[in-house]
Amino acid sequence: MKNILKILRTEKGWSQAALAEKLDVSRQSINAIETGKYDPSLPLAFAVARLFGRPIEEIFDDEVELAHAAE
Amino acid sequence: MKNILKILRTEKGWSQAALAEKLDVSRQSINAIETGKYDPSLPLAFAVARLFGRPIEEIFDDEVELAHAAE
DNA sequence: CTTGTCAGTCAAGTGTGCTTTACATAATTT
DNA sequence: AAATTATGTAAAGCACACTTGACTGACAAG
Repeated sequence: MKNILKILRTEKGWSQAALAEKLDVSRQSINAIETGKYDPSLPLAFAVARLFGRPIEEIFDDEVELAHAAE
Repeated sequence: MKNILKILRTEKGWSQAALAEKLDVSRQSINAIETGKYDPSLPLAFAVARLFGRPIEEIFDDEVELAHAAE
């Protein structure tokens, strides 16, 4: 799942560590989410949305990857 | 996390099994989410929101339980 | 009374979200 | 050169999201 977390974070001038602290998770979790290693849990997605004042759907993008559908 | 999945589902006249099939998960997963045993993953929450045509925030409620804050 | 459907639950197993600790690299800064 | 800050990554472990299979009780319909 894609997301614009890195953009929102750097707009605020926050480091990954600073954002992690605000969200009460580890810095590695923020890094993993930004680099697409895994998706956040629903409660963490809510916390992110609340922090940035935007709906979840604006921050995370669930568009299905049409893997090899274009053949 | 609270949710109105059961309400939305029964409005449509669907059984848990029917909803599970539409969402491509097991019936037990739907039951566990409705009965509050655990929260769905973010991708599943997106699928639910898409299916019912509502934003995630309208279906799932992240309000913090103020456990013993009322003392 | 039997059959079927629905909702709830349990057990055991797999995969992943998140943790802590640790190391590496690059860009400052002193 | 040394120290600091930010990012990326890795391994080991715990908790939870989700699975299959099975069982129960409530309710309807034959």
